[in-house]
Amino acid sequence: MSARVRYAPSPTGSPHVGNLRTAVYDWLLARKTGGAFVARLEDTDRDPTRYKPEFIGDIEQSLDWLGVTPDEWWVTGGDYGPYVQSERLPLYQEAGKRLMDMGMAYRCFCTEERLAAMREAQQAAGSPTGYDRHCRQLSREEADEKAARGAPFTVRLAVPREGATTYSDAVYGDITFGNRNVDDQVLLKSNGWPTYHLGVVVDDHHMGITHVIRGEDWMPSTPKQVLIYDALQWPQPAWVHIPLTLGKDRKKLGKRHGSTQFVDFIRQGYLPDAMFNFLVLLGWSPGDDRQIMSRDEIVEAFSLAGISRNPAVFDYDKLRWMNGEYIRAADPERIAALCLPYLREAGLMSGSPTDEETAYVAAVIPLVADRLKVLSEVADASRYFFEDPAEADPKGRRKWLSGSDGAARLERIIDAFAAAPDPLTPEAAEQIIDALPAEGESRAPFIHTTRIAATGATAGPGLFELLSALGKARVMSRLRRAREWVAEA
RNA sequence: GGCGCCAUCGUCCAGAGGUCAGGACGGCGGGUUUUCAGCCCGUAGACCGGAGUUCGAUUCUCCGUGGCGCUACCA
Repeated sequence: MSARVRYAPSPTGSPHVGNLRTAVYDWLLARKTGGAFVARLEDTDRDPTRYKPEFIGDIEQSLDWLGVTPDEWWVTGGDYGPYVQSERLPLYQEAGKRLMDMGMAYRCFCTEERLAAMREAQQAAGSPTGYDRHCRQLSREEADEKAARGAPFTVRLAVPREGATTYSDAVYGDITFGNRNVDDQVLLKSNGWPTYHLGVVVDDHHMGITHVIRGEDWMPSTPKQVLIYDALQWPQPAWVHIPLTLGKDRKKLGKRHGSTQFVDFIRQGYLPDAMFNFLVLLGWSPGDDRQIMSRDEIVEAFSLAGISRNPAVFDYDKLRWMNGEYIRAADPERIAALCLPYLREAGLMSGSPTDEETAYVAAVIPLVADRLKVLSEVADASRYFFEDPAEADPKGRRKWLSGSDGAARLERIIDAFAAAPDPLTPEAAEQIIDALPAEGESRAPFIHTTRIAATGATAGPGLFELLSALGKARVMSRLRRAREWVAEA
């Protein structure tokens, strides 16, 4: 059976990693079943403190970047459009009217003040909060009359006072809520716009959605929607609630958890496939021990049955590890291209590089790429290729550049490299170093001394490749300058 | 407070009525390399508690406890 699934973001902020994980599951189910992945913008909350249309771009970019571009959405359209709720208003009005006609909804004329006072009293009394159904008493005639006089109203769902509502969840099994605990939810706001509860049902129905995949935080509101589906005699979709993504403090992931906005991860230099792989495994497993999986393998193995019920802590360390794995497995040229913006941003490379600069960068990046966990680290990892180091690592300097030993070693290195061929190949560099130690002596001290003199660092790529990439001229000037480090040691 | 969900190493995930409870990240130790990263090897580390069912429960049931979520004219 081919599924139609949807991702329904609200432009109230930049989407975070937890949001995108649901998009990943949506996309997977669509691909797995040969169905369609649709995205719909739920923009019915126009409160200026929350409505932030500028984030729509982030939503689009995140989906595209992750490689889960919807088959139908507001960007490219589709057969079930429009894919923006603010352009579908009549549909909700119509549904609201039908619900009222059959007695499943009613107008509520309560003021915000009354509602606030009611809530306050309930909280003070320690009793359950929720609408007290004050306006449900009104006859249709009374309500019509009030409305005709221009009294503002909302439309609320008339939840049965007795009984229970049960729905079947693909992940959590049968879930039952006593109707007495279900609030008479507002369906249409006083401005005539729908709330989420009405909008989502109406659109999912009209868009032929077969599976509602969303965070577990939506479970308590599901009975309201089930009631609407049943009242309208629309077939329910399959309910698929997935466990929440948590921060280190085990609380629902949100703004307070540092970098959780998806676009932040894009900026930091994660690879789309690594992110996809990581997100999938956060709450789903193929049933065996595989960790690194290609998209095809994941689609092949994916099933709703593999979704966990446990909330998952977002583990940055594991993400970083996985990203490193993907970097090392990737085509070096692709990695190099992806690294360029970071070098530019760090001012290590000009916007319009010369051929010489381009070649240099192409030689340098492969040397450091394997050591990266995220691409943005490339700037720090390769800085000394572009700028003469201002100082040397203190420990390394003490160990390899101090005293008469260090000074003598450095001089011998300088003399040896002065005679080096230009261009300096890795092989030539190695021969030069190998010729330095006396019989029975290790070449290690010469290697370490050369490294810190040439780079100021004690760690980095293989020395011979490094020297070759640096080029003879840079190597010589740095080795000579390192005499200062000896003097100060 | 009410309602709902969840409960296996620090974290993510596997697991079966009887297993030495497994893998990955991270930690620790060692090996390899000129350093770092990587790679290899090893190691520590978990079934929330109490009843019940059963010959046998970490696994099934109930209760407790704990955690999380929801409780808006936000989604």
